[in-house]
Amino acid sequence: MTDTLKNSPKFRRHSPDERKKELVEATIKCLEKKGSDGLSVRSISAEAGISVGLINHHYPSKDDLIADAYEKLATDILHHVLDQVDKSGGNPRERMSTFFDAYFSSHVLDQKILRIWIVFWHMSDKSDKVRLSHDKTSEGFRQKIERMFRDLGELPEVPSFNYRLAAIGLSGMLDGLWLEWCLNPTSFEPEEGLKICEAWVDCLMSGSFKL
Amino acid sequence: MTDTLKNSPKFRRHSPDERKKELVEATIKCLEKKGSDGLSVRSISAEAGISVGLINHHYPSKDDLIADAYEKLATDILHHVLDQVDKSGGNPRERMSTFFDAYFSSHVLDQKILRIWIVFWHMSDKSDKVRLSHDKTSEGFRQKIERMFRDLGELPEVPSFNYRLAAIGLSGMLDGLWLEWCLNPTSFEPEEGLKICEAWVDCLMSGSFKL
DNA sequence: AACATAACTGAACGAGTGTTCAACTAGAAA
DNA sequence: TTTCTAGTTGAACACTCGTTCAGTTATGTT
Repeated sequence: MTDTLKNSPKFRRHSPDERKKELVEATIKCLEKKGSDGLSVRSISAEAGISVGLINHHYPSKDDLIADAYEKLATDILHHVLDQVDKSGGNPRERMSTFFDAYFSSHVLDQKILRIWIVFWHMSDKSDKVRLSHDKTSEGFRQKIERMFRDLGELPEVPSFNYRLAAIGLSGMLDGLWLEWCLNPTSFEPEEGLKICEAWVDCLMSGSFKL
Repeated sequence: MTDTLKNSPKFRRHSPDERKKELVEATIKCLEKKGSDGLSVRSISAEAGISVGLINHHYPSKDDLIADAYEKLATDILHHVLDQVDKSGGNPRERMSTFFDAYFSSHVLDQKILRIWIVFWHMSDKSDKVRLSHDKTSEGFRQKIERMFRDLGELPEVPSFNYRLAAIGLSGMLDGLWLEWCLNPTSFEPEEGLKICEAWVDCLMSGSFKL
């Protein structure tokens, strides 16, 4: 009896770093399930298998936890796409296609992610930490695209163009297509979005896109 | 004394249609001010100058009121842009530029509107009424763009192209640029976004955009 | 084995939420 | 003028929310 009690402790202690990581993961799980409606300290703690009070033990406020969750998810998705490009061989044009394939895959084109992003957009309106994190991530995204465009433009057969504007336009179009597809997946097929992007890049390379 | 009381009624009675209109306007005002955080029945009723209970007298639930507010705001903005195109003269290409000017004006490119839209996107995840309203509005927007592209493509000097895909691409880019600018207005100038769109249309007209 | 300490618990708190409904009353109809 | 109806009120209700904190306990150190 005494032994039984001794062998089944009521909880396990983790280091703050471990716990924070678990809490961030639980937060993302809750967001995936129900968006902002399911995002209470009670549902997060239930998901993580800990008590409500522990959240405020590791985070000054719930918002700080969400900010951490955003940071992780945003960089995860960004790196997932960019890694596929980095590890793919081929010439700059082929690498651009790899990039599109990664972006228009179900890993990014996912209504669950929009549900999460809506919460983050709302947060970035009132949390400096989240806004800073967003600015950093989206800037990194655009600079990667600009880098790919520059690689393209430096090919001997391709005339140079305004890489910055091209990157702004493409990242805008990708974001917009992603958003519209998530809001209404019947409005167009992912392959159609991909086709539009490919055509645009071809157009830029032909020199007829006067930026 | 009796007269004074008689001459200052405690409230004025309005027709349901009038009240609903006032409530919708109060809802939009609240959303502009603080986004979803300021959107309680109490703040809406205070803004409209009526009691809390009246909202549920005219609407089955708060969500139905918000759905009405979305319907109004979405169609208002859509028509504001399209009206400027409709009443503008000029050839199809010039009308497209008018369209861009209207879209990249401060009337649409406004962080207050994003704050409102975030609430609506969140709602369309759980309210069929809002989702239907969104689908209708965004479909109308895209069809208007498709119409403009068709007008362009039917010009004698312009080769025809896939109008549907072009409309999907352009509306995606417009939405994406709008979103990114609202999230971080320092990332690019509205004029730059406009320039990108203009260049794209020119590209389509030149026939080098292979859709 | 006893101690120290920091992770951890969960009841309690106060503020805020949407909705309900009995009572009130403005204003048209009789 | 009186009656009637339906627009209007606001207190009350039954939640959910994030945060607090006194008390508990697992675990490494002495």
